[in-house]
Amino acid sequence: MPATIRDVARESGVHISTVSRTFSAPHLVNPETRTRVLACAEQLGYRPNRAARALITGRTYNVGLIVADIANPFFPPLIKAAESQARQRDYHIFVADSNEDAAVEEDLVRALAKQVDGILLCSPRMSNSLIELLSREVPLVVVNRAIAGLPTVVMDVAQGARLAVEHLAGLGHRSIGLIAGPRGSWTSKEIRRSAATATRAADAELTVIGPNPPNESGGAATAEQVLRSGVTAVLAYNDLMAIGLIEGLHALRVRVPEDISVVGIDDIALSRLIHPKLTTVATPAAAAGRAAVDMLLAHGDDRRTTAHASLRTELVIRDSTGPGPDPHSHADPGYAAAAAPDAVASYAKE
Amino acid sequence: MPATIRDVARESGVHISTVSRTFSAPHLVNPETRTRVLACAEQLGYRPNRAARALITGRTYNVGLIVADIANPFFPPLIKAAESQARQRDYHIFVADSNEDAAVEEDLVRALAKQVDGILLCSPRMSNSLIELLSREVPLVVVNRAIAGLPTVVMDVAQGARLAVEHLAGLGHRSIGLIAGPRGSWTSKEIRRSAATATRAADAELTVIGPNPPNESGGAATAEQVLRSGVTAVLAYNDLMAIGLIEGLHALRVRVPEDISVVGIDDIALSRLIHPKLTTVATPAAAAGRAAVDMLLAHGDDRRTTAHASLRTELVIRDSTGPGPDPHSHADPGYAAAAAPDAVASYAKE
DNA sequence: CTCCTTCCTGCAAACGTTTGCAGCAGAACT
DNA sequence: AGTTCTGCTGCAAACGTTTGCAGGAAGGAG
Repeated sequence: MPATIRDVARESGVHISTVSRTFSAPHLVNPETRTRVLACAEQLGYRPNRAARALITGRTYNVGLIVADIANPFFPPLIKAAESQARQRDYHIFVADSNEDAAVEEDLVRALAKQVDGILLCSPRMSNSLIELLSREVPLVVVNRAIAGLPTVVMDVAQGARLAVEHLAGLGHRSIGLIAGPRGSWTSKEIRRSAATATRAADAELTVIGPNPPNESGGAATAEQVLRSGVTAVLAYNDLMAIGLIEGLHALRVRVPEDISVVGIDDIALSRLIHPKLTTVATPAAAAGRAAVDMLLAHGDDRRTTAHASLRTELVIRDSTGPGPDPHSHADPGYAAAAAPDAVASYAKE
Repeated sequence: MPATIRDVARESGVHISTVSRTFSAPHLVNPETRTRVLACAEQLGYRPNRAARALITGRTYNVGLIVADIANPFFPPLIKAAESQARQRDYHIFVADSNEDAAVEEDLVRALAKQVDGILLCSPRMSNSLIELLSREVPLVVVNRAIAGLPTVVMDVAQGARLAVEHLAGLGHRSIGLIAGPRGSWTSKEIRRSAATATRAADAELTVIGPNPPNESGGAATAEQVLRSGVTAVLAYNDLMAIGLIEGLHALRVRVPEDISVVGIDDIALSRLIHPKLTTVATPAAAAGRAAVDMLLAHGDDRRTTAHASLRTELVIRDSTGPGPDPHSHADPGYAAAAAPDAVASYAKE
């Protein structure tokens, strides 16, 4: 029923190969012929059959995008940006959701492998070795994890975590809690590592709680533990958990930031809307989505190009952090002044 | 490089057609042969090339999903559910975002048409006639709009709006505002229609404000207008706008719900997290996603099956609605009692 | 006038499947 | 013993493109 290349060829009186070239290699066909063919194609509503094209060229013009959880507000901006970037280049994006499950993730890669030109693996929960194995079956770009041999896009979350800890230490906090993320998460490890060094450097103590599911209830579930641990400030793996924690603390009659300060990571839209407005490390999700698509589509032919992008993160200071408990406070007045809503301390790497 | 059907055939000593049948029509091949072929396939890591299959069968095992805005928290649960439902049947989902733009939407449908077995059109901004036109090129299931000749999934938002208005009227509000959604939205019209009747029935007055962009800033932008209009309660097109409005009112030193009551629609996760917790009409987004996929994949062969699903909505009463301003209040004590957090009034259609 | 280029177009083989048709063996029936 | 039937398998044509190769026309150089 739909017009094929043969219909166009017949209509415009040329061979199908000429029609084909009109679309895939226009410079090889006489301008006159070209316009005639294009006119016929337009009139017949012809669109090249991508399956047929994929069959012979091996390029599908499709990209897979696997995320841990679509419903996690961190991902939609990333997906949106990736989709838009891909569409500009006439690519389409398969979106799939692993439900935070490494096994599902692996299945998804395998299922998608044959019908895409590459896969964007966002916040993977798999092991590095498995990712490397899979990358031999299909081009992979990994987002939110650093792996040596593969193209990767990461947020410089270590720097963000350091800024957050310094901010808290500057406010006089000496006992800081870290709500860890899910087990397989590179980002979680990275935050932990960086927070540990930063805490030590600030002469403070770090208590790690977790791993936890990276959502609101995962955060809420740690409230009691946080309280018992005696920390006066907390850095959470992401905003959702930070918000859950605030809710949980609230239910225990603990005030934020008066009794405990809370910092999140991601700066999802939500963090500006809750009360108190969340102090958080902003991660450029949309930029990451674009960068990942660019990276995947860049090395057109040359395999094994391993680019690495590290995206700047910023500390956005809002209302969920306040002075520490120390009677003769160490709080740096400069910091306290900077704690006005939406003040920004930023850092750029490379 | 990847194993083809020929490799499997050679390895297992049968003809390629037998291998093909092992996968697409197992009952036609001898159990013994079948297991042998499957073993070889497994060992070689063979996966049928979907492009080749699509080329000859015409079925791609792909589905398109077009939403107005991925970043709108209403959609992710819908996308997630649809993706999961589709994957169970070995389908993959292309996700695309129209940016609330009817023209982009049309382009997307056309671009996707040839490489999917059908498209889920969620909250379309196009005209009905254009949708009907496009449905002749590719099977369409429309979500959040009622169109006679096409399979559709709608939320019974009219009922939800009625419940919301009745709730407000019961609290003594006599002048109610409606923050309308975007221009092309069927849902917005539906809400308006239903709210108008319900308001009239309750002897109250309805002031419509809009159309507006269906996001937080769209809601915030109406704050002054709401204030000037003198209404004491507002029903917003969706939660995002309701939340934006609350923010906007807050900035104008207007308290919610003491001065003005606000009701949203959708019950996104966020609405439980802001302060005051939002009274809202819950719409079953995930169920809609599943239903739409089922509907698309159901009529395997028979074209022109036009199923219609109308999904139940519920009024979730939380903290953003309170008694109206009337000195000798008409507030029904029964209603006031029902206004405890998370009390639910529900309604089922068919 | 011949030869060599350059530019364009046609030819036909591929890409990896599916599927109608035909063939063959063995079983079952007459 | 002959016939029909059933269950399985092979054969080959198709699906709609792309692309290396060859050939023809036109034009310039010798």
